[in-house]
Amino acid sequence: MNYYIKIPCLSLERTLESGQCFRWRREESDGGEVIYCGIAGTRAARIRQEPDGITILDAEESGVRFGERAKRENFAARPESPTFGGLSSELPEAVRFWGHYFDAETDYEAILNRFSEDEILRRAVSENRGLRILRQEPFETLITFILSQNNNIPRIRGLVERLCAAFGEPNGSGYGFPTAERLARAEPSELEPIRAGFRTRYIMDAAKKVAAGTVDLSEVGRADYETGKAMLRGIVGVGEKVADCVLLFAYHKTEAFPSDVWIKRVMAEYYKNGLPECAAEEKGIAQQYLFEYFRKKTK
DNA sequence: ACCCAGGGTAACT
DNA sequence: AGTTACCATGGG
Repeated sequence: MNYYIKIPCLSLERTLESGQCFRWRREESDGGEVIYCGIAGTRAARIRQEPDGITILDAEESGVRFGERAKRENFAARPESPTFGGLSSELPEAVRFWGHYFDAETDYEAILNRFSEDEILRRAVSENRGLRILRQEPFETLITFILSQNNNIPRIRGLVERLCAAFGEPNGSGYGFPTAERLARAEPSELEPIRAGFRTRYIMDAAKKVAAGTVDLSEVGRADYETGKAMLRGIVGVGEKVADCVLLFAYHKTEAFPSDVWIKRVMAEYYKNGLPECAAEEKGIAQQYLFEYFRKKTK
């Protein structure tokens, strides 16, 4: 079953290749059609870009019940008619999952119009329209951003794939992201081939604390920004920046403002007195637009 | 060979 | 409270 989901202002390319996720790959058919294939958490998908949204191709429908009416009328692959109507339980589970993943509920037009009051942000927005902040699985986000430290994106992708192949469940052509419980039981001999270097003891501390309940990731989601940040920072290897990435890319806490070398440069050069007022309410989203703008510009 | 990567920790001033 | 060496590895 194919499901069209209406999500205005979403570019798969700009979102899935923006360095907030590491498990999507671009595939082109012989006809030149572009499809993004990947796994979020334990759920695999092939997704096609549509003019005002996306189509989930051959969606997984494992054990999910939903009405025949909804199947026929609302979410067939007919880009012209159906819309994403929030997270109503009437919707097929696959639509709810992916709608939530791509944050279909958030009105990006309104946010980006506000950003455009600022000159630098206006340029960042105009060159990256369609970039959205995802709502990723917390444990996956935590581990992948621990792995991201002092590392480049291509290599992070390799580390994550090896980790999933070693400890995740097979799913379609790939592997789901491992559970904290499984990773917590990993032996040194199993971890060695991942080649994560000094990050190995960090992901193990994270897996053990999550598995033991010392760090409760659903509690982090319910907590406010500062409290959630303090919880995450109780993990060895989770500092200011990694915590902010998890709070933003998993929990969509837009107060989070991950500050890497690029953002530090941008702030020092253009925003010595801080971000403009028009970005105050959505700092994290502004951050991602600035990150992409300057990362691409010098590449 | 060299530089650096979506950094954090520990050990310093 | 603010610096700095060191950490493992491999992509460019």
